Amino acid sequence: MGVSSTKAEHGAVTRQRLLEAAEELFSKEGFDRVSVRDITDRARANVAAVNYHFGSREGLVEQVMVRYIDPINEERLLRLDQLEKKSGKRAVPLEELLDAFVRPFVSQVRKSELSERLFYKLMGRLCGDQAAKMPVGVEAGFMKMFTRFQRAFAKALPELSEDDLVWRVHFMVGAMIHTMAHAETLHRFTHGASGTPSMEETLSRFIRFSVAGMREGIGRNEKSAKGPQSEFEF
Amino acid sequence: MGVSSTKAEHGAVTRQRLLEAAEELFSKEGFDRVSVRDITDRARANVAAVNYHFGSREGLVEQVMVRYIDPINEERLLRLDQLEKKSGKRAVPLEELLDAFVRPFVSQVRKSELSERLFYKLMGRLCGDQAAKMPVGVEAGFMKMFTRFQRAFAKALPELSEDDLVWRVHFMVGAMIHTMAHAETLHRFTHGASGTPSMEETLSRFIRFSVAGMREGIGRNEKSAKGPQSEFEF
DNA sequence: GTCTATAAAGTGATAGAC
DNA sequence: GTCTATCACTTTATAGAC
Repeated sequence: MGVSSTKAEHGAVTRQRLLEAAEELFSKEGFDRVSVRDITDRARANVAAVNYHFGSREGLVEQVMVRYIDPINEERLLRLDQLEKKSGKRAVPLEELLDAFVRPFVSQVRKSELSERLFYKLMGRLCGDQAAKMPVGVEAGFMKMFTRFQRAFAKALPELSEDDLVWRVHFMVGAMIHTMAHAETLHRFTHGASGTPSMEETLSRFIRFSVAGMREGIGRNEKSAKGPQSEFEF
Repeated sequence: MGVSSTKAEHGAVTRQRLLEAAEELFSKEGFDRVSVRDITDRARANVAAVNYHFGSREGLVEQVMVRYIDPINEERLLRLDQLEKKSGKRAVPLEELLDAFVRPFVSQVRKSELSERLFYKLMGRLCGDQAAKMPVGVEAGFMKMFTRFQRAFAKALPELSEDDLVWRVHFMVGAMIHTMAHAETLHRFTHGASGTPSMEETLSRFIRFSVAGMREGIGRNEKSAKGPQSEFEF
């Protein structure tokens, strides 16, 4: 193996280019509206390349999922470990839990060749419309991560019943996914009023919103903070 | 036109059955994974029926969207009109605005032959992954409705800057869409801890969560309501 | 590892008989 | 309004040469 690349090395390059082309097209169009030919064309590879490197179209889709979701879920657990260690027997504050839950997306954006915008859109699609048909390994990892966070949330919000907590986490996750998947729709619908904030700003906004939502009714009477909600039945 | 149905009458029946078959398949599989043949098979109609009644596959998709989204947006505006009339010059309370924004989904569920579960899933798909490719008329209606609600939200939350408000509305919408589209995922991931609440209960939970999130930082210091969030930088 | 050629099935759409 | 037959394409996948 001299200066010129071997077949094996070139194969790895092709594989990589296929993954990147797939990510870009999937994030723009969705997983279903992209054909194998669309991908191989963009990757400047042969039509047969996807089947050679990933077995099938589905194999490629699974690789795209595994590539980011698994590391993200691992980083989430790692961050949770550190927070729990730091807090000792006390509950980890909700703000910190949410930060550990969301920040790994920001960490992983750098691993990708995609622009920030497309990467988050892809993540939104992965967690959103694809939730049902994930590879079994990924779904299991998701489940494990989710169970541990659920326990940490329960500890941080001991006043909540189990079903209240579960629903509030669900709302929070929805806000997160929608924010990633549709940030540009927001821009269009509001004629630019959302500005072009850094991810750090958006993260901070999201966490403040979610903390308030999840803590609703706990501690003191925030509900009477504002105005006339007199005869309304909730 | 005697006892037996005319061709025109039967045509309307077929058209209706096609719509219902399409709705069911779209809500279960998503808009892209369903073929014209899937739809005509389920509707027990001929392959050519979709093209005859709707011009094309795309025409059918647009009809499915228009059928519910337009009435929902109109009911939203109607409810907003009534609330503003009732409140006079004062701002409509945030709780009531959110109720007007979300309840029309519940009103329209009865118009459909779908189960509640599938109907909300379809609505989630419509508002979520399809936001980009709506018929122009529907998108325009959406825009108009959205602009008016945005103004009402701004009046109810005068303390917020425009970009803060826009982002908080975005989070709220995400929570709403996710709740509709993925209620069953919630059930699976939490081993049933979400229970099987009525839509009314879920609505109430959602509104309490969103009101708290949107009012965060307004009025009084809810932020110090609970526990140690000492050295955390937000 | 890459390529061409080709298979086998599926896609949306339409002309024309009834 | 419905139906059959068929068109023109596209889809994923693979065998076999290089």
